[in-house]
Amino acid sequence: MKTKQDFFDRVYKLVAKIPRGKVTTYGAIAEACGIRSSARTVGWALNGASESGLPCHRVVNRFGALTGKIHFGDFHLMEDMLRSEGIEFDEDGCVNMEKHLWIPTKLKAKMKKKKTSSAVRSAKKPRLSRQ
DNA sequence: ATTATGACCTGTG
DNA sequence: ACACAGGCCATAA
Repeated sequence: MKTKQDFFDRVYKLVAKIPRGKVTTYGAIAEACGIRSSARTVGWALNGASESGLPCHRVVNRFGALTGKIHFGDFHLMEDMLRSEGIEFDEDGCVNMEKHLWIPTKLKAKMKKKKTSSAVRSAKKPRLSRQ
């Protein structure tokens, strides 16, 4: 059956499959669940999952920024957890996506078709992390 | 039932 | 290359 709960469940399962020392993005999860446009809902799902023992700290936004750290109680908690797993941070405080970004296998096969101009969006990253 | 907000992303000017 | 606006789905008031 296709319900909201089903979507949440998929998100949880995907997040649970994120390898230690790796991170993924909301968009990747959303698209892996079949809807790339509802990346926001993924965040909502994680909001309820932050206390469910899921590695939600391994989920970051497209730029590697820890946008969800504010939901961890302490801002440095999420960062500490990631660092404990061997994840390196950029000078901007963002996760080193090139090294630690992990994409679900299903999505990998999908995105083989398209090639996004990540160069353009990468240029945007400094602007976001500019606080 | 409608409006507003959110741990976001993509596309166009 | 940067800035603005739209969209999409679920929850809260």
